[in-house]
Amino acid sequence: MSKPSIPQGTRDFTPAEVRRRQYIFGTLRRIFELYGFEPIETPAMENLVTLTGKYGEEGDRLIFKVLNNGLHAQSDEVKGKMTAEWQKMLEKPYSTPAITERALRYDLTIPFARYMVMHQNDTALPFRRYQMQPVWRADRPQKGRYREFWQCDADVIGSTSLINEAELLCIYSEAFHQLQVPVKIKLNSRKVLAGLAELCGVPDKLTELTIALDKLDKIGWDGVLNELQQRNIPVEHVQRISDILDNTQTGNNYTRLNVLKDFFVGSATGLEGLEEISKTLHYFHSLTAGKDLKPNIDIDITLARGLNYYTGVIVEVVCDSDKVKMGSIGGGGRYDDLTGLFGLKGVSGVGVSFGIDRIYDVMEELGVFPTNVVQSANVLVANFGGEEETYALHIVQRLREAGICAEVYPDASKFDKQMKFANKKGFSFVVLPGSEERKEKKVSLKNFVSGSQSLVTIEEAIAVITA
RNA sequence: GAGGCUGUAGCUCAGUUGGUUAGAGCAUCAGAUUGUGGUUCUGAGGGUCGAGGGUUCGAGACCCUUCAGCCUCCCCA
Repeated sequence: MSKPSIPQGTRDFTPAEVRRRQYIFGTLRRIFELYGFEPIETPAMENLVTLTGKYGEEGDRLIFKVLNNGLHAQSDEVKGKMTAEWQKMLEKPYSTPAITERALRYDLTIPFARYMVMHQNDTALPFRRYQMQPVWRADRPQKGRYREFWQCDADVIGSTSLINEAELLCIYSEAFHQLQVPVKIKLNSRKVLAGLAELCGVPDKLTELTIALDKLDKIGWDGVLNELQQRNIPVEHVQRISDILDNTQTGNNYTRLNVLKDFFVGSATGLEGLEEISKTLHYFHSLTAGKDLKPNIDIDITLARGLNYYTGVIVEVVCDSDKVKMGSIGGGGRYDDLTGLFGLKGVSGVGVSFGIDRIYDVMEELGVFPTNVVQSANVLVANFGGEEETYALHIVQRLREAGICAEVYPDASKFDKQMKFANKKGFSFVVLPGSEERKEKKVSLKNFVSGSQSLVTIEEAIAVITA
């Protein structure tokens, strides 16, 4: 028999892993709720047309498509058409509802936009929603990259106020503070990037410029210039960016903003972007005044963000620790007209996403999971068979009524086997309801950490266990 | 889509310029120990050496093909 396996880039989770993941989910959920966000869920599958064209060319390629059912049951006439369509799919990137009508969710933002359009009449705006569900991408898996992974998104839709941006920054700060992950939150605006493109005389090359610029810390300035040349962007104007960067490496966010404003006098769009960043920071500091958060927020005009529906402030979170090498663990931004893609115009939204699988990996490497999150049943009731078995069932029920996590060993196996099981599973206590104990209506309670044992009533046992 | 590395027991891995019956640790099961776990000791089970082909008297090892996994680039959470 061949060994079983799971698809590339997917994972099983053991009980200990699920508990640690739930610790992250729980932390985020509490914060989202505290900030007034409400949960929604959407299907794992969307209609393919809902997703295509929303994530750029590369994104389209990475959408997991679902093959239609019943392809064999079509009439000959339909089959002839499908064969032609299939031939096209073999030749170039192409998809058709005749063969793949549905696809797995690629992120949580586009499905949310679709949700908003469909539920616009029964949703009060501004609407704050959070969503924690898996997404799928047909990417090549590698470190920190999976084909199935979970996102936790919080979005505010139906308000253009920058208070929303500031609150989302608060949520980031609060969440990573509670999870004990040191982070740097990079802040930028699509309008600043557009301004840069204007100043460099290539307003139509915004995407190419930003993608190259985004790699600055990886490939250096020379690498960026190289990249730009390959994309047919005249390098001489771009030198301007280098000057700006040189003058904004130091100082706090406010002094840097002032320097940037001087550089951007020629670009109304750029100045608008800087003003947004400035106001966002202002609101953020009002919201966090006196709080014990140490958010490391950094204006970074090289931050690009891949998703091309962003229009305003954009943000990205990276782990700020020498111990951990990991890409971004969260990101987000404002999208002025996302629902417009589905026919609902004039509704602006802003959102952030937590990449919880990467956050998990980072927390594992940092060793910041609380030890008590890995907790299973607390008490094992041994099984001596016969009359004692009935007594054991009575005992385990009494323990559960007292709110104690307890399980009874289901077979009257050899005693040492039951003890080894208890040891391996890490119970705190083992209750021994043997014949001697039953006669006295008592149990032997063994503390499995210390090894000590005493003969007590059930009430006494409950008191000791819950102490 | 491009490149690199690795596939040997359930897991982590040894395996000499190609040489007789492929090993270890961990894990599992049994016993030492039938109402007392962790430690220890003894024993057992477990392998088409990823798959297919080739070279050779002889291949786990060398060559080709293929599949899978990991990593890097691209891109992203």
